[in-house]
Amino acid sequence: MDAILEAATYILVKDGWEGFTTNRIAERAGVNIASLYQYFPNKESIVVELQRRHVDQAHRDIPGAVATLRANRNLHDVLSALMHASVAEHRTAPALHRIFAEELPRSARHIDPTRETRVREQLKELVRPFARNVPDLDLAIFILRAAGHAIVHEAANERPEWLARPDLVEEIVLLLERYLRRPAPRRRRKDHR
Amino acid sequence: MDAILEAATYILVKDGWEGFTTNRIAERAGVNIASLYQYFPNKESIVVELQRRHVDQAHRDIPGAVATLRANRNLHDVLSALMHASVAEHRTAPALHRIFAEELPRSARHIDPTRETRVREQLKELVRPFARNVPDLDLAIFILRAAGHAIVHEAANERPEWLARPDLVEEIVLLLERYLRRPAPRRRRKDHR
Amino acid sequence: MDAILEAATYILVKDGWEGFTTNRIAERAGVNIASLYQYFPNKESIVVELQRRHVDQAHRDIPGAVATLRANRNLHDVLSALMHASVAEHRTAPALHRIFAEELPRSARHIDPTRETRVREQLKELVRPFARNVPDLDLAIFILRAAGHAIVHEAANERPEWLARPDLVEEIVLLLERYLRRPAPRRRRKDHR
Amino acid sequence: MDAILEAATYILVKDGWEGFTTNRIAERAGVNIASLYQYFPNKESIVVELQRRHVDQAHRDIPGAVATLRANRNLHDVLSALMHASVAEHRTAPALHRIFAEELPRSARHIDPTRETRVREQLKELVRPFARNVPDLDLAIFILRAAGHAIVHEAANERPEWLARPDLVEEIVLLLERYLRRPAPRRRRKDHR
DNA sequence: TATGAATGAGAATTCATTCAT
DNA sequence: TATGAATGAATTCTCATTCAT
Repeated sequence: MDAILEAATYILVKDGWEGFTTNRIAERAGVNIASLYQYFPNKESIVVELQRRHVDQAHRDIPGAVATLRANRNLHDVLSALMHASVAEHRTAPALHRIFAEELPRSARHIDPTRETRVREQLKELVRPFARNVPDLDLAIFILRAAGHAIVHEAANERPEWLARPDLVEEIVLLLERYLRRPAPRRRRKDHR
Repeated sequence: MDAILEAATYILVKDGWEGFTTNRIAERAGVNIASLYQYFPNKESIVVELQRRHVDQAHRDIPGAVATLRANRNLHDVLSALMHASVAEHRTAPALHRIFAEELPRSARHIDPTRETRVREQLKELVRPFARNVPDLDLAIFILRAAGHAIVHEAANERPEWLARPDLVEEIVLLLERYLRRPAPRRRRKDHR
Repeated sequence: MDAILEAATYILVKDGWEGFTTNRIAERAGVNIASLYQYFPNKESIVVELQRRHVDQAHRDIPGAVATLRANRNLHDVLSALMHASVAEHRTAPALHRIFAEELPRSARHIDPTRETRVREQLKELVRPFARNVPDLDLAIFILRAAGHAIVHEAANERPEWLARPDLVEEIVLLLERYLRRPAPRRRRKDHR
Repeated sequence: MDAILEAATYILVKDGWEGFTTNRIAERAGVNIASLYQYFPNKESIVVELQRRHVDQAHRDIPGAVATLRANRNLHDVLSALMHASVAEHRTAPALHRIFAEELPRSARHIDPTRETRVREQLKELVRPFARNVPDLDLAIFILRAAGHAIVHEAANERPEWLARPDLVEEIVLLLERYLRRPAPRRRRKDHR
């Protein structure tokens, strides 16, 4: 069973979704195709299990992070912790991560769809106390989340080596912090200050 | 030929890449499969043509925007114009856009890969004069681009109706503007300077 | 029409029977596929006509040769003339000749099947007066014909440059002449003579 | 697997290369087309295996023959042994033999191409001691081989019953023997010397 | 006479899945 | 539990040929 999942991972990373066939997985795993179907009812279930395990591992240290965050009274540290966790997540198994995020057809993605919503809620509560002059907090959280995630994700795909730069997180945090802590829009003389 | 492309679009949007087979396209278009192959040498060429047309249309008003930008001496307006163009692009044919951006396997994407680099260069030149206290402009542009694009893209996918909100662009611009125009870094105690 | 046959020849020589499709012939000839079918009822008829013309041309100088032969009272000259004619035939359009002789599936060969018999008959009459101690003239003619043809044919395919060697024909003639003019098998002391 | 090869043989002999399709082979063999592809990676491999088996069987008794030949100091017996082997080879599976020799397009032939050269070399060494007044031994061997082979081959195709005649081989041997053991060339008048 | 457009039939090959043992 | 063998249904693509204009 582990052999099968290992083989499946190998094939998925090497040949992408197109090359991901049950026969090849079985062959690579060194088991008969029929055995594969004794452990997994169908092809989909394999990829589901793969994703479940990947997410499990990638999010391993999130609970701890969240706990610390709740106690924290400092926006900079909150954002910094979040982005560090995101970077860590993307460094876990970058190739696999990319596959799950970009290569799989919609129909094969089985990452808990409510998770996104829950994350957003948590984020909102975490950040709310620090938001200053933010007219629509939901919109801001959406922006925060999209930007924060995309920057790390794109870096992981296009400039993997940047994930090791300490200033990457610093810059993202700066971006988000100044966004949440904006000055009051007194007059319309633009960015005056 | 237009019938074929139309059918291809329909299938791609409705069933995704997995359902995108030449037989179904021909069937939907009401032509014989052999006729399809008289107009397109293979399946790939259909998707290539689809992407070509989509990009042509989505980028229709970019040249004008760029022209205006070059004349502009105001960061807020530059960013605002860019983000408006991006929103417009995502409103062109959102379903198709999502397919091309997320659903197609790498092997089926035929959008000019040098484009990204060129865009980034242009962006850098556009923005350079306004950057203040930015230690690494390349990193900043990368962040700018990733964030700006992802926010609009995710909004298009998850909250399509938000694309019509005027404050969406305003918020993004605020995010980016404050990022580029940051205050001088305070002296750190340690460094003391 | 000539354009079609020319194109057909080109394709046949370049890509063999496998590549010989009506669509490609029409394309190469620069005419519409429907036009092709106005001159030829089907694919077979094209290849038939090609063979007819090829044979016509390759055998052009045979009648003359035969005439001379009939008057000739000399085996060496008879055989020599025949083999020279054969070599000439194989030099006419060697590539095409090979196609017709080896590449075409049986079903596509349309060279007069009675010809072989007629040739053999003629040969028999030509050679009969000179045969010495030949127990079965029919068998001998069969052997003569098969050997004579095969040597030239194989040379044309494997050692085309040999067709120009004057000693090629000389050797073949020697082979055949000594075969037809054999000593009486008096005792079994072999080739004694 | 044997069922498949048997069916393949049947189709090849009955319908020639044109009718040789994987679908028909599978149908005739009474197996699903996918099963066929479990045993053979592609169509070519079937025909390759067929040829391999045919050659294996047809050449079964050659090694023995060669051994005897090496010990032999007698041209008549050498040639006789060779031609008997050739006749035996052509009687193995005449229909299949003809297909492989004449019907298959060049692209589908997979008989060791160096074999011909090796055979010619062996032949040369075998025959050299007996050649008398042969000016160019390579040419003579070429002629020997082409003639010997063609006569048997043509007989197999056109007069299969002749393969059983004992005088067929006798005649061929006579042809070749007298060719190799020729009298010294008479002085030509011209050259006079 | 020429052609643009169409098509029925079929080719090779693949894949997820099943079943008897 | 493991496996050898099988298969229905597709998939991409090709070809000879036709027909309305």
